[in-house]
Amino acid sequence: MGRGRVQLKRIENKTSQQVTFSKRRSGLLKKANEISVLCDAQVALIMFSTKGKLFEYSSERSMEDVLERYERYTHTALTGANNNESQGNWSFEYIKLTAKVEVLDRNVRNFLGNDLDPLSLKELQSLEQQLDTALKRIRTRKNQVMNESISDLHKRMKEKAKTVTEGPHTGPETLGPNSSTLNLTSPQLPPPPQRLVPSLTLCETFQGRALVEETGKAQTVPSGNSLIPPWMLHI
Amino acid sequence: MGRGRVQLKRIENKTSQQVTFSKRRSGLLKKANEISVLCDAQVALIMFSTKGKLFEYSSERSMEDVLERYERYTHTALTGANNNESQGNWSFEYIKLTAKVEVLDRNVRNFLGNDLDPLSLKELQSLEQQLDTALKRIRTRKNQVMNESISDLHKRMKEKAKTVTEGPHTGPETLGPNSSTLNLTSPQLPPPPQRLVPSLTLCETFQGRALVEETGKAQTVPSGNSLIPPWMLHI
DNA sequence: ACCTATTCATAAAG
DNA sequence: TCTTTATGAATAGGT
Repeated sequence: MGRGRVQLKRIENKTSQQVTFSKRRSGLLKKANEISVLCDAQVALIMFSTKGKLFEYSSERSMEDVLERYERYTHTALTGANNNESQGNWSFEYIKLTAKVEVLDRNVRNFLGNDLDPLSLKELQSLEQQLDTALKRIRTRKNQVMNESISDLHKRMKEKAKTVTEGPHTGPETLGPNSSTLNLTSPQLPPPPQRLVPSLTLCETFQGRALVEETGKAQTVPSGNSLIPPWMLHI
Repeated sequence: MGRGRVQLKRIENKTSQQVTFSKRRSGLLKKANEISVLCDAQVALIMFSTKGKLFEYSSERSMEDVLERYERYTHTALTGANNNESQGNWSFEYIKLTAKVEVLDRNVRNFLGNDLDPLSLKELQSLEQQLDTALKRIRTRKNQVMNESISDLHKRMKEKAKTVTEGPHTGPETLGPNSSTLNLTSPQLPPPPQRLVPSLTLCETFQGRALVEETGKAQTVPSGNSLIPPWMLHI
C-alpha cells in the first residue's frame, strides 16, 4: 500500500516502525469492528506494541466474555479430564457450571437476536413468542414506572406551586411530553442504544470498546452509545 | 472496497454475510500477521462466526502467552489468584463462575419479562429497545427459513409433476396450501405454542450445541445436539 | 498531522 | 468455494 511495496519483514527504523504501527493499528481495529458488525461475529483483538502498550478491541460485551468463550472452546474437554484428581466433586461441579454458562450465554445471544442460524423454525417461533410476551410485560412495567414517576411529580408540583407561587421553578418540566404521550405500543427512544443494559451486563465494562493508550495511560472509549472511536469513523 | 460503498450494518442476507465473513476474515488475519511482523508487536486475534466456529491468530509464541500477558496487564494486582493451579485458585474460579451464572440467569429472566421490579426506567427502556431489535431480527430470520423451506417444496413439486405426468402416481403429497399462502410479513403457524418456558427450562428450547472447530478436530461439549444433560438442569 | 501516489482489499457477479 | 473485475480503502513515504 502506498508508495512502493511492503516487505513482510520487521521494520528496523524505530520511528517509521512506530508510525506504521500507529496507522495499521487503527486500520486493524476498524476492520475488527467492521467484521464484527457486518457479520455478527464475536471478535477479540489484543495488541501489544514494542513498548508494551496495550491496545484492544472486543465486540459485544466485554473482552472477558470472548476470552472465556475461547477458553471454553479450546479447553472444555481437557479441563474436565485433568482436574479430576484434586477435588473430583468440585471439578464435576465446575464442569457443570461451565456447561451451564455456555447454554445461558447462547440463550442471551439468541435473546438479543444474534446467532440465530442454528435455530430451527420451531425454535425461532418459540423464541419469537417468548420475546413478544416479554416485551409486553416490559412495556407494561415501564409504563407503570413512568406513571408512578409522573404522578409523583404532579404531587410535588402542587406542593411547589403552593409554597413558591411567585418564584420560577426549575425542575419538573422535563417529563411533560411523556405524560401527555404515553405510548404503550411503540415507544421510541432517541438514540437506540443497541446494547445491554448496564445492570444486565456481566461486567462493569460493556459492549464493543477500544482501549487506546497514547501517553502511557489507558483510556476506554465507549464505542456504541454516543461516542464513536476515531478509527471507525470512515465507513 | 469493491463495487460500491459498504454500510456499517449487520448483513441480513445469510449467504452474503457468510461470504463477507470469509473474505474479511482472511484479510483481518493477514493484517494481524503483518502488523505483528512489521512492527514487532504481540498480537492475538479471536473470531467466532455466527455458527460458533473459531478462528484465531496469535503472533510469535502461543495464544496463551498473549492472553496471559493481557490478564497480567489488566488484572495487574487485582486478582493474584490467576497464576497457578493450586486448590485455592480453583475455589476462586468456581466462585467467579457462580457469580457469572447468577448474572446470566438474571439476564435471562429479565429477557423473559420476569423480575422486572428492580429495574429502573432507563434500564427498562434499554431492555425494551434491545428486545424490539431482537424480535425484528428473529422475525426476519424466521421468514427467511420459511421461504427457503417453501421454495424447496416448490422445486420438489415441479419435479414430481414431471415424473408423474404419464404414469399413475403412487404417493401424492399434498403440499399445495402452503405454497399458495406465502405470508412474508407476519406468518403465523398453526398452533402458537403459547407455553412460556419457565426461565431455566429454556435450555430445552435452545439446544446446547456441540462445539465445532474449523480444521475438523471436533470436540464435544457434554451437551448433545438438542438435549440438555439432566445433571445440568439442577444447578 | 496532513497529503498523494500506489498498492490492497473486497463487493458483486459468474 | 474459487475466479474475475471494478472500485473504494488503506497506507508508505514525504512534508
